[in-house]
Amino acid sequence: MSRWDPDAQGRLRAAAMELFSERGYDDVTVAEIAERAGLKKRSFFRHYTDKREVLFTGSVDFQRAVVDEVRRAPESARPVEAVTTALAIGGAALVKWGEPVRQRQQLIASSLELRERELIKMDALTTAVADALRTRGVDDVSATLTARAGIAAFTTAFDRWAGQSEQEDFPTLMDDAIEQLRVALCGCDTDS
Amino acid sequence: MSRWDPDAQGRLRAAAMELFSERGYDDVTVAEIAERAGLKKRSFFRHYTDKREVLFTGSVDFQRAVVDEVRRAPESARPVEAVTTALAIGGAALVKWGEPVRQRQQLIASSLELRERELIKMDALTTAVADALRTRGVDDVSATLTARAGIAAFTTAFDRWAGQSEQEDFPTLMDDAIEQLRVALCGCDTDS
DNA sequence: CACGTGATGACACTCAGTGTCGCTACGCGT
DNA sequence: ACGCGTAGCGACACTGAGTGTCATCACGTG
Repeated sequence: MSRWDPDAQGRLRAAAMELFSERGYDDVTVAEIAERAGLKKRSFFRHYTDKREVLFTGSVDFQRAVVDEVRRAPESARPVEAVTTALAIGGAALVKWGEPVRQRQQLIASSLELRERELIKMDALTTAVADALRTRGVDDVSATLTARAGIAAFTTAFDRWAGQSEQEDFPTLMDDAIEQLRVALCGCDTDS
Repeated sequence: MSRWDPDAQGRLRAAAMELFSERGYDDVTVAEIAERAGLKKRSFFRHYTDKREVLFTGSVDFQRAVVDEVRRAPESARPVEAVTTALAIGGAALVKWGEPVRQRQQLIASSLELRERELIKMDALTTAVADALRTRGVDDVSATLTARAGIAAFTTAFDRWAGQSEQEDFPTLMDDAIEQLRVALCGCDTDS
């Protein structure tokens, strides 16, 4: 196609995953990642704003998909239902990638720096979901709290999925989490 | 007392708050903070592991206080009540410091780096609270979810407090948040 | 008075991240 | 076929965070 090998971003991402898995996140330099991808350190930063970001390429699409799903929810749906199903759908799509996603999650768990980045991505997602709820007419505080509750259930479900080898259905894990959250908060599992 | 001026940590913290407020977090170097505190850059890192940490000195004590309060809760208390009151008490103590805490919160909100650090501190608090619940015999997933719900309410209440000038009672804000969370999740405000 | 100790300074170093300039195939128009 | 703009990259120099190591020097203790 062009005079350079194609898909520099993808090569950098693959090289980073390999090296991080081999020697751990902290013991790998950006120069090494770039070299394995056939590039120089300076070019790494032309494709990714920093060293952590190479592991979070999909986060923008994921957030957009979830937010779209919240908007797509029928007007009759209660806010918490809209958020829950949106996250269940998004999570199910994520989980389809299988083992690589588990590896990535394990890698993130091994590094404080990466966990910080993961947390701020989830925070951005929370804010975006809350905004989508406000668009649906939900009041400010309620939107924030519903989004936070949904993300809490999502994270719990996702951690459970990543932590076990058996392929369990993600929406089921998500429903379990929401139900347990209802029981813990209200002492009842009454739904609409 | 000693041959050096006392309370180097406190001087560094004060210097950092001053400089960050004057010019913003990103435009201040560690060397400048150290210099204003009458020290050198190398000594800054003997008191704080990194540049962000200088703004999070109290987080260890805060976490310990909240966890202690969860343990102190009567056996009759439901997990969510134990967590809620523990966070309400801890938050009320925080809020007593008044304007400096608001300034610090505003500073954190202005920097992605600082927000990342704040989020991982809250995550550590969440984990610690969940562990305290497990000690009380709460099962694994339920402990995690209850802790996450409590922290969600706490953060919402704290943000509301920090965002307005009128001194509103923190436990009241916390109760409001929990109630709205119950309504959003269960569609009812039924309590035990 | 000698001796250990603890907080600091001095120095050199690694690595993440940025600014800037120059290079060179590629596409495009004439 | 020729000139031209441009996108992607290398080279180079630089700042700033964070670390390892050694020297220093007042203090307390015996």
